[in-house]
Amino acid sequence: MAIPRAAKTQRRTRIQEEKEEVILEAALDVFSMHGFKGATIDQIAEVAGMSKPNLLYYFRTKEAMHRALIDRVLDTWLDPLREFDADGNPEIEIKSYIRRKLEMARDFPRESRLFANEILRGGPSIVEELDDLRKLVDEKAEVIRAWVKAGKIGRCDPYHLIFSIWATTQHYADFDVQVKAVLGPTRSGEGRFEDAARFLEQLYMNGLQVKA
Amino acid sequence: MAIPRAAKTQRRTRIQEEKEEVILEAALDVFSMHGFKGATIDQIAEVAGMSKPNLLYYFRTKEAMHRALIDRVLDTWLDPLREFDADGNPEIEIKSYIRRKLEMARDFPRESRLFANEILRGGPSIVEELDDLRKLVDEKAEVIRAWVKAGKIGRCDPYHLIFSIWATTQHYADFDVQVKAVLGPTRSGEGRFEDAARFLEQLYMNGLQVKA
DNA sequence: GGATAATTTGACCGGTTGGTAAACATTACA
DNA sequence: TGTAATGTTTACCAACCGGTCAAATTATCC
Repeated sequence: MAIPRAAKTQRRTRIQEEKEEVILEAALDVFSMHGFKGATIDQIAEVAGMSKPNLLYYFRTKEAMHRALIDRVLDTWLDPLREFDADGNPEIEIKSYIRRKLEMARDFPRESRLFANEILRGGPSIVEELDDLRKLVDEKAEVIRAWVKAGKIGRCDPYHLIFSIWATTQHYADFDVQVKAVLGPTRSGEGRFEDAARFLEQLYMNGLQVKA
Repeated sequence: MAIPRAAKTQRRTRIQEEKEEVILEAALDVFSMHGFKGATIDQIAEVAGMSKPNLLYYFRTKEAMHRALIDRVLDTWLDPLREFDADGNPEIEIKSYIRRKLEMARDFPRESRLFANEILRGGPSIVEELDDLRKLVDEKAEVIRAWVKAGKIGRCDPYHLIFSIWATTQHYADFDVQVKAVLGPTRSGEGRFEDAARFLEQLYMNGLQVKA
């Protein structure tokens, strides 16, 4: 009979569930390291421990694999921002946003690099997602603006505040090689994330003149 | 006679001078957008307005082209940090460092992305340069530490301070697509760099409790 | 202007890469 | 247990890509 490609089946098999997981895990490894063009299906297949045609049975194209990854990752990636609470205490909210973003940089550096690679390329495959992102940021920027108006934090551009938090935290994932090279072997342990957290908290708490 | 490859000749012709410039300019365009693997010699040749074999007459390999670019760019890229003056006023030094880095992000975004791409890959072709970078940063970190000790700025980790300045400024070059998408068409003019400068200056001046 | 060196081009090559075809093996399920 | 659907493998292909070659063209200098 005609081969019902995994992607087309309505119900997903146990095997499909498992294998797709393994593949995406491997793909994340390879894509985040080498970028979309730099990654090869053979590489991903090898990391996933299966043959190339077998892999292509689950994801018909390299593009499809990448797409699936981006979709999955983008969702969890924005969770910290979603948790940003309008009714919360500005000091606590900003502090914990920084902390969560730093934890993600530490625990999910591949996801961060996958994004970075995509944005660097000009984000051809995430234009629609960028629109969602914009809406979310707009919403949170309004929250920050309200805090400013209420005198809870110093005057500042909420958008650039958010950009700066993204930049400083993701830096430890995306530029890990550079960070490690500069800090040297002795200071490159996992402790660097705590040092970073301490520094950033101080910077933002004083910088925004947060009145707790 | 045996062809004296451009790279091997002792004296460089006028044409060599010109063409190599054109090629590197084109290569910067393509490499910064697509990364090393994503870039193709044909692409670069087309942008440079010459045939592929002609281009390869000046740079024998893709690698050589990339190397030449990295070498050239890295040098100018670190200039702002080199200007960091130990005897200067901390407030002015940090402010102008931020300003210079932001100007570079605005005026040389391709150079920034070339780097970002390289670091993301794990920086295979800049390991030695990273060592120079480390020495330079060590030196400047010492300057900052002295300022802290003299009570001129608040207590802070000088390395993470430098990282954060790199991150926040280069963000506007490397993540340009995202920044523009979030700010929307109306606020994405060149004015965004001034807004960023204003925000960052405030953040760092207050955040570091600089006593001018 | 002519000899010589420098530059440019079209044709080509071998390796890689994304993806396919079809036979074969395994699993799910009646 | 039989059979249809699902999963896996081997062999393969066409396009692309980095790079070469030798011949043709142009610039340089006496």
